[in-house]
Amino acid sequence: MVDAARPRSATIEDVAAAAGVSRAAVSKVLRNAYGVSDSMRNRVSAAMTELEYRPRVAARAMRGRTYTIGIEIPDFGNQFFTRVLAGTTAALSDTAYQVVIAPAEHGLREGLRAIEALVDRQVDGLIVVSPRLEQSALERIARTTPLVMIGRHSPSEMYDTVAGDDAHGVDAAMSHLVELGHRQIAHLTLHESDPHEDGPHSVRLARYLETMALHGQADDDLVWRSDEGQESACAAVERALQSGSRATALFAAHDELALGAQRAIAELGAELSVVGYDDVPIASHPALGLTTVHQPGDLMGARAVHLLMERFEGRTVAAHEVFKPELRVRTSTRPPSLDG
Amino acid sequence: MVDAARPRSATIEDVAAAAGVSRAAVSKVLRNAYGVSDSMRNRVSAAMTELEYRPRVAARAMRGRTYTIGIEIPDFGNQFFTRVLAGTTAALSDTAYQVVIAPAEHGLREGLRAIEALVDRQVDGLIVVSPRLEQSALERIARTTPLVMIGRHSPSEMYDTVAGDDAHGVDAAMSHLVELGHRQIAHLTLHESDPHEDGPHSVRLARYLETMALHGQADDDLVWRSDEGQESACAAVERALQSGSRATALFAAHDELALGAQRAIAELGAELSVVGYDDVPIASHPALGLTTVHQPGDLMGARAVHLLMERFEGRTVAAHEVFKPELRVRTSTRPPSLDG
DNA sequence: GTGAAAGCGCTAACAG
DNA sequence: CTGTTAGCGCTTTCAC
Repeated sequence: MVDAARPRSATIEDVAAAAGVSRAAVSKVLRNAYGVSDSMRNRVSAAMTELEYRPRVAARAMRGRTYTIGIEIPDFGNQFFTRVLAGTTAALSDTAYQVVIAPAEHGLREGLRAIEALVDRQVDGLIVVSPRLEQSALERIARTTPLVMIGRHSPSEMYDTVAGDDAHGVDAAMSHLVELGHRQIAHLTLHESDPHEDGPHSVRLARYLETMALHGQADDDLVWRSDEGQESACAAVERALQSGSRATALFAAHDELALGAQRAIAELGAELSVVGYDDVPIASHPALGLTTVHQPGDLMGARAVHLLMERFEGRTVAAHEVFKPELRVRTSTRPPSLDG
Repeated sequence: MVDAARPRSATIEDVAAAAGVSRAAVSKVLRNAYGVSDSMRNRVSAAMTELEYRPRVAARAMRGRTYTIGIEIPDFGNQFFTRVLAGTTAALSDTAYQVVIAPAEHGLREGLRAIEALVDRQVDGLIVVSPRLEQSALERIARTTPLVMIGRHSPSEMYDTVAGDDAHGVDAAMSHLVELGHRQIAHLTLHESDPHEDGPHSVRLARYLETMALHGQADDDLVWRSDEGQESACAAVERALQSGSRATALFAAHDELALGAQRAIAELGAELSVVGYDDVPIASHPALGLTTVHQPGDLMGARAVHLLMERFEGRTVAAHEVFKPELRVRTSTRPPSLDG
């Protein structure tokens, strides 16, 4: 066999010929459309299995649906996102829809690029996870493709949102630490977080600052900044600890950062209670025992799917769902040591 | 604004009209094709930005390329897979190609479904990670779409493979344990692993059995079985430990299982050295300190991309690449305790 | 160097 | 109940 040209697979035309009917007829049985006799349906179905026929999504896309939901994910290292993903695929598993993921590692530009790649491929609906994309860009996209944004707080008229109640989550985390006796509580967040914005980390930071102010402990030294990822978080916490921070506890903006903080603490043999956010699966590992705020990522992902379905059904007014988080107390939080 | 119909975005026709040229001309500047004057290129480019024109992938797909690489991932909870993914996206980041991921949680059937979904969407090339799909099914698919399989050992004439040298990796892990003084070494693997098959876990199991036979210690009691995921691994190890296993060390078929084993060990306060496989990022966390066999997932993903590119360029003979793994010794392995 | 025109596989009126 | 037909947006010969 010399230079086997890749064979083209069967088209609707081939099926029609094999079954001795018209293309339209085949298309109809394909779509379960009205007006096909049983005998015809059977002949056509037989021909389809016989020829291993699979409709070309691209050709369908030229007329209507692609039966594809696109989801943009910024970081597969963060298992909260993958839990959201699991929720969406589970919600879609018995439907005609297929999930397709566009990775968007490395920041904002990639996030937008991923979304546009999905739009170019004519997904029927879009689930967006990167929280810091410009609202105007999202709204432009939402004009052509139904979109649900996960995690961002300020609602838009143009798209749906699914978010956690971050103020509530922060309160739970902070009260827990305060009840244990901590007063000097640091907060580890991303460089970009800004209490005036509406992304989840910004909202958490804002609420943290309010709480500390209430206790008369607001202090810039207690806000530690890091890039995304455990390594950077570890380095940031090492720096803070080595420069003699008086913090006895740390509230991290999410578990990935908390895990990085735990690395630094273990390496330095320091005493510091840590609370995370999200409750990623590894957090419950007994060797880690990370106290954290549980977010039901799977439910949030599933809800996003249903919101999309409602849009397909014709809903035009924007929906905004909020999920309550829940503190999970483990071994990483203890009362402050007395020798402080 | 009542019931705003979603606006359709600009087509090549619109751009042509705006620039005062023909559709063919626009298509040519789009593809950098031969035979366009500078003045025309400029006019057209201007019109494209002006109208925010984006070519529809579906329409392109009807004639040629989609500039899309599809990758099937069975389990986002396993960070080895996501590292492979990172390698592919990085390798593709400066090209015209876009990665698109189809999730395939829950076993074989889903794996095939995901792949076919990708084929239906006319990806130009396919990277497959689920190791247990039937070879015949893969070869059927490879006849129409270039495919590279990651992790499976037995080569195929029809598609390319990228795998780790698992025999070598197992040898490194086992020698390490033996040198520490362990003799009763258990192996934790999936229920489906079968020493006569060619998936990575099967190959690891086979090599483990050979090694144990060499040391005169082959024993069915030392092969522990589990489903995918930390929870199931934890339960399996608990069961084995509670039924009084005499093992002093455990070699797990991959890190996810090893992490689950560590859970059981911590919960039971048992003494058991554990070695994993893959070296997922969390393995190096000091609280876990998991000794494991490092596989360069990112390099493997990148290599897969390049193999695909070579296929696009016309290569027809199958390639099979092997990557050397490397033991990383951490704190989860110690000499057996003397009171055994 | 540029444009006209055919056609990729499918859907959706519409006519029979 | 079934078939004919007109595109969807793009690429690609092939004339001009």
